Amino acid sequence: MKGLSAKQQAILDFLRQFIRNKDYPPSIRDIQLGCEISSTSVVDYNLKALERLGYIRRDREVSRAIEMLDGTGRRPHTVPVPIVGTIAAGSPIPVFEPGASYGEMVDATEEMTRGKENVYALRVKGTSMIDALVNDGDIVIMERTNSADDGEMIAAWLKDEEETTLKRLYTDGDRIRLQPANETMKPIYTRPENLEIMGRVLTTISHHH
Amino acid sequence: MKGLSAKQQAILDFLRQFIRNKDYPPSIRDIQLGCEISSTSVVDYNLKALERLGYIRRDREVSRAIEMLDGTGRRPHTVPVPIVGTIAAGSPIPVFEPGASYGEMVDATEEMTRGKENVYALRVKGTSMIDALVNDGDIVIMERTNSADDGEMIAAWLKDEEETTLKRLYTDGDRIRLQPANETMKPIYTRPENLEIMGRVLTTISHHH
DNA sequence: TTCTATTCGGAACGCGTGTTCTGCTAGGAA
DNA sequence: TTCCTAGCAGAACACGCGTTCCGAATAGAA
Repeated sequence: MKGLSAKQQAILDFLRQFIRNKDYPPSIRDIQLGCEISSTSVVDYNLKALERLGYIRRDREVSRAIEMLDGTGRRPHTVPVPIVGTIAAGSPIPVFEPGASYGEMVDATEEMTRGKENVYALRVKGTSMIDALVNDGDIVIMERTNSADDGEMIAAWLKDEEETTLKRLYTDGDRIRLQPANETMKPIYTRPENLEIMGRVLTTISHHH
Repeated sequence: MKGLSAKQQAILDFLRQFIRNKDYPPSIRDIQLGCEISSTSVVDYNLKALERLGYIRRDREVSRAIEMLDGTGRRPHTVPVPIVGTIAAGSPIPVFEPGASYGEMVDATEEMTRGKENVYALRVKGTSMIDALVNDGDIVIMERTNSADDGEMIAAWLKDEEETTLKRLYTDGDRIRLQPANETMKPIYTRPENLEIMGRVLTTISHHH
């Protein structure tokens, strides 16, 4: 962090704050005013120094294209994920139609969706999913799929039982084992024909109010 | 969604995509090229129409200042949260120093931090926090505080037991009740002097790999 | 001292960019 | 037909903005 003059440190702080407030980078003259610098050339001089030291990156083709490299100014990419409905023990899982428009949305980082397509979210209703370590009001971020590999956490509809559940999927011979995330709880065994996979669980989020 | 010409729809789509890719809005001539429009005045004409119809907002003082109002182009604000360490049953909770710099970071939306200051994150180690519906590898987003209201989920250090735990806090007369999030599990009772509050739990995140 | 590198001031240059002006074309209403 | 409006094309204008050039300080080394 050292090796920077007071002016260069002030420019970095101003950049951070400006981008956070306005969602776009400042112009050179914005920096000049904001940091009370006497000339645009001084700003340019110090920006070049900051760029050489690796603190920022600039795109000479486009105005206001200053990018901060230490992460504090950069906004990570987020994806709005539609909440297609609620998931509860006794009711089927709402089906996500990729084209349709849904009212409620959750903002998720790409870390949470892992860059997947066909991502949707469900709101957990009741405490019946507690063996998946998910409680009433939590949000489950899902990827729509009809199949899953062994060990993956899925949302499943058990036809005979008319039950919805969140479990890890394992094939035990010619039977299916659904294993709770809470390993102190017992698994469910069932026939493959009784299982309908509604999606893969990517992330769960609990807000504690 | 209707009432828009094909050109206006194309401009909206292009805006969405451009902002998503480059993190800043396009210039009028970028739109002209991207939508294969013959003149800048046509772009301006349709942008004015879109602005009148309420689809976008523009800042006439600043170049490239086009803001989409339907949310799909706007990036929700996210905050980088430092992961200050791990939380496990037998070891104390790492103390978050607001000024210090930490290596690992998690990106959280403002919905997850609720705009709070002094926010940090802990990585859950082991399965000892499972009664808080949190499992090995999960991330807990915390607000640093020394006190908490009844019913709030806190991270606590029990001095006598030398135990770390995540529980809801309740005062029962002159004793403290620590209630698991999983209501089928039993609470802990202890003296106030035995309890050190290390922070308030804002959100928990589970990534299922 | 003298030389050299760093930092800064002021001004101008040139391109990017939003805006405006003029005119054209197509289509519908009177 | 005539008139009006929506939409478009091309050009020019004015200003924002990054850049550059010329010098003047200032400080440290030789």
